[in-house]
Amino acid sequence: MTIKDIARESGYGVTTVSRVLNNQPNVSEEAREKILEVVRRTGFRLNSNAKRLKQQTSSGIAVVVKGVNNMLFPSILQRVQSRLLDTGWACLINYLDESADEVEEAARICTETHPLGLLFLGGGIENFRRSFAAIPVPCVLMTASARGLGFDSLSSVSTDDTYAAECVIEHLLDLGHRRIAILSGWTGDESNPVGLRCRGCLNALERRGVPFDAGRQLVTSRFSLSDSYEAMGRLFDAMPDLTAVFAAADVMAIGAIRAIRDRGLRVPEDVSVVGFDGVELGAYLTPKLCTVRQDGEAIADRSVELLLDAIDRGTAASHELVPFHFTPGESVRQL
Amino acid sequence: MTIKDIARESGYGVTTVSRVLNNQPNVSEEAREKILEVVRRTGFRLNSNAKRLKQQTSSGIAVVVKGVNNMLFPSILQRVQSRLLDTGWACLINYLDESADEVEEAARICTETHPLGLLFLGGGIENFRRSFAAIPVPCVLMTASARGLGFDSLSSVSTDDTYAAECVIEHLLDLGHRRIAILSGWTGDESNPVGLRCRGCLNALERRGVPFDAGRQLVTSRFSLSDSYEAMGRLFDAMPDLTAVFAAADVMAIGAIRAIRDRGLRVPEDVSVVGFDGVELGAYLTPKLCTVRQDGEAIADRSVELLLDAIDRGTAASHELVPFHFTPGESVRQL
DNA sequence: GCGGGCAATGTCCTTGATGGTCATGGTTCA
DNA sequence: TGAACCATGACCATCAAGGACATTGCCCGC
Repeated sequence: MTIKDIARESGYGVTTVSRVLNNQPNVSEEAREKILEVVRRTGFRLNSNAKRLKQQTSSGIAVVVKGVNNMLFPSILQRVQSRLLDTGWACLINYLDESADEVEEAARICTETHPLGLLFLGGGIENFRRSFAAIPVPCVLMTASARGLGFDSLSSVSTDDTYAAECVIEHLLDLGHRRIAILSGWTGDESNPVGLRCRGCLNALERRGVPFDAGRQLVTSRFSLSDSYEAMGRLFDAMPDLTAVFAAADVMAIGAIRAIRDRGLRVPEDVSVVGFDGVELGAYLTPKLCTVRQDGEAIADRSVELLLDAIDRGTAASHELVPFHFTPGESVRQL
Repeated sequence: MTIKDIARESGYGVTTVSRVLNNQPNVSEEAREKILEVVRRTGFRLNSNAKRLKQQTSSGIAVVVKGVNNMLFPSILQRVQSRLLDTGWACLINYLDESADEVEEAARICTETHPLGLLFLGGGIENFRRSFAAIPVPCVLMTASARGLGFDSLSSVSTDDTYAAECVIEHLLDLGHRRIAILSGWTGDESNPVGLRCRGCLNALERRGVPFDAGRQLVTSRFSLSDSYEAMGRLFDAMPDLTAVFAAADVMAIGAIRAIRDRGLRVPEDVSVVGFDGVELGAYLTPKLCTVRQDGEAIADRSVELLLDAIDRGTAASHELVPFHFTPGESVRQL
């Protein structure tokens, strides 16, 4: 079933059929209707491969997601998808595990599909640098900043992680906490948002002159309930008298709260907990989670806009911050 | 940059380059290496549109996900993705909101990309019937049964929702509960897993001779925290003396628990709550959630296997159930 | 009545890769 | 020595669509 069959069936030439199917002018109403009737009757669709070959375009946008456990991601993905649907482009989502070596393979497949642009969600620049840098299309890093990293086709849209974390720590200090532990993702790379959050914490502590022993008070964990549960245990071992914990993600905060309770302690009476991300779930927990709400929708929207601008008009890469919202919650108390 | 450029650059003919890039025999090691060197140096990739046009193949598997809030989905998606990566096919995920009219548009785009097969996640048959039935490729419905619905290219892999719900209600009855409320998704369609869960509840109650007034004791809610919070409120209004709630999804159970607490009641002392899905999160909540654990990994694995079998070997559609696991938890108490 | 203008439509070529056919020159084996 | 085989390339058709350009026919004004 090709456009020729439709042409023969309707009694017109392929050009006219092509014009009708692409909503181009210079087709009589009569021809348009007759052709559309045949198309409807046969359920015909243009062959996308041929179409794209001829038009030298490609299959759409690819989204690379790293980390299944981040509870902020589903809503961001849905929003991205929704925005991209309006463009009529396909959206190739690659949903990879945080730890997976699948990135290479995903990059290979991604390359073969010739996407028009790439969106990265999860992790910092390392995804990009690792395998996708060779794909010469505009990219946007979501929820992480790529400022000053020297990739000129890479934009980013993120929360001001450093400043937000500073606010959190200031808040804890204002409430009288001094023995604060940090449950962070990996901190080595400050292009990683979690690294930045960690940086923000240290900044605030230093500014206020509160001593901090990274060896005891800082533990790294992956984005998972079980990992952060373990990590919280290690924090307790190293620092049994802590009064507050900053978790670099809500999912970590939830894991930490379970660990605190399993040691027979209460939140927030014995230990205060602050998360980061502001997932809807936090407000449904008991106690309601004190957290920093990232505006996932705004991040999704701006990322798609930046990407489309870069694709359509070759706009240069830029790095944007979207406002965050500190959400006080019952999981923190005054000392 | 086309295959011709590579041929010119490497000093061989187009045919040989094509053979090398497609791992075909009858190429000398010398030619292979020389050509691969040029390919690496230039970063050349075959034009996938031209290739697929010629070979009349398509772009991969499309996954249609309906419902962002189901906490079981991310891990299933990741697993599906991981399995499909092994095949080397792309995986086009369409992440749609539960309520969205985006389905039509997604179906249109999906049709244009000529997928080799379709996976559906979320909702029952209605997704499929609505827009995708016209796409003549093998399909698998995940986490919902399509048995006996008369679509012969549609397989399904799911939990025995009816039976699992019966077990839950039996459990509640055994503990002495009699005034049990049901917080369900929409119940009209018994091809919808949530409809089946509801059916199972009613079966068990009827079998044990416990009276049930659907008008008062059954409330429908969408898969969201806020909706189930509201719905739980309505249940209380209609039946203030309920002692147990069966929520048709963990996310609903969490919304319900918040509603219960906001009325000044305790879980499980005043109201017992059972969920469904068995998301990892449940075990980190306080109280730990009593639920039915669906084996998302098994569902993902079998679904992909069924789909690939159908694509590769034309295997007929089948409908499989994967074992579930009833997880007692602290959110239920003996009366 | 004739040429200009224009809308509707068709012809032919191009897109990048693949595969088949055939020819060539070289090597190996019986 | 001849047959079989291999590596290779030139050439062409093919895939399904789109675009440049040509053609047709009609209307209008002078």
